[in-house]
Amino acid sequence: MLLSKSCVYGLRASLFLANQEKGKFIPIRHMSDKLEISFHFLTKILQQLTAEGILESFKGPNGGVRLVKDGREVPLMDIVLAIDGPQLLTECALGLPGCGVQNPCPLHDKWAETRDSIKDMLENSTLTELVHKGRAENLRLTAESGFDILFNE
Amino acid sequence: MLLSKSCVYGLRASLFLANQEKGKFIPIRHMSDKLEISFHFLTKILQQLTAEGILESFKGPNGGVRLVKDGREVPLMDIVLAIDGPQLLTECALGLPGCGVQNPCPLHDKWAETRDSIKDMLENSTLTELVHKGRAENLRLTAESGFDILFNE
DNA sequence: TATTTTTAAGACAAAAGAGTCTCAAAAACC
DNA sequence: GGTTTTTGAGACTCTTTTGTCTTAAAAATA
Repeated sequence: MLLSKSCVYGLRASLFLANQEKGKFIPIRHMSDKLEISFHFLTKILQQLTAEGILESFKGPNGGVRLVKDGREVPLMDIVLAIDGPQLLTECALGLPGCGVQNPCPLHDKWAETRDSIKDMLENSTLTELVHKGRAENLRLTAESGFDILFNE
Repeated sequence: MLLSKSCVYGLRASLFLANQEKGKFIPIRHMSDKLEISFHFLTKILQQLTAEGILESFKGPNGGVRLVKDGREVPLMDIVLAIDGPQLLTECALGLPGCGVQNPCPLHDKWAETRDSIKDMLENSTLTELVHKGRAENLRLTAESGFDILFNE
C-alpha cells in the first residue's frame, strides 16, 4: 500500500476537521464514530499529529482536537510526512540504500518521475480543497457514507 | 513503501536472471550470494514466481531457476503482480472499499492519475531494457556493487 | 545404491504494523 | 472536593511481513 493505515486514518480525520466550524475542538470519539475508525487507535494517530504541531488538543468537557492552521494552508503532504515520514518520497524503488543521481539503480530515473507525481499530488492538494470537492459532490470519507453524514448531529 | 521487500527482491533476482546466458539454470544460492539476499527467503520468493509461470526451476546438480520468457518480453509489472498482487493499482488512496468512478473519494481523480504513472512505469519497463541500461552505465543491483559484479565468477 | 546438489514445502521466530485496553492527568461543573 | 469528560501515555495483543531453519524430494554422478 502506498500509505499506511495510520496515515490514511490521519488524512480522513484531518479532512473531517477541515470540514468543521473553524477553531472548534472536536472530540476524537465523535470522529471515530463518524469515520468508523477505532477510537483508541485514532487517538494514538492524532496524538502524533498534535506532537507535530498540525493539530492542537484540549482536555476535558468541550475538549477535543482542532487544526492549528486553516485547512487551506494544510497540504496532504504535511499529514503524510508526520505519520509515514519521508521514505515514500526518498526511497529507491529497488530498496537500495544511497541510490540517487550519482549512483542510480536501473529504475531510478523512471521512479523519480513517478515519485514526483506522487509528491505533486500530496503537495498541491489542501484539506480545504478536498473538502470543497467532497461537499459539492457528496464524496466519500467512509466505506459507506458521503460527506453529508459529517453534518448530521 | 511502494513495493514490498519480497517484491523488490523478486525484481532484483529477475534482473539478475535476465543478465545471464539465456536458458541456463542459475542456482538460487549463487544469486542470493551476489545480491546479498537471504538464501532461504529468496528461495521462497522465487517459488512464487515459479508457481506463477514466470520462472521455471530444475532440481539437482546444474539445477536452478531461469526465466520462462525472454527478458525483453517480461515487464516489471509481471513480477509485481505475481508477488504483491494488484492492490497497488486498484486500491483507493484513502483505503475506502469500492471507491471508483461511480463512487469516488475526494482524492480519487488525482490518485488515478498518479496510479497510471506507476502502472506505466511497470508496464513499459522490461527486464532486458533495464539490464541494458544497467550494463551500459554499471548501475546498481545491490547496496554496494554495480552490474559488473554479476559477471565475476 | 549411496552421495551430492539442488529446489520444494512448511514449521518456526523475529519485527513491524494494526488495534485494544487501562490508568493517569487535565479541565469543567456540580 | 468529587464527579464527569476528555486527551495522554503506555502496556498489551493480534496480524502481517520478514527472515531462519529443517526435512523431503528430485536429479546427477560415482
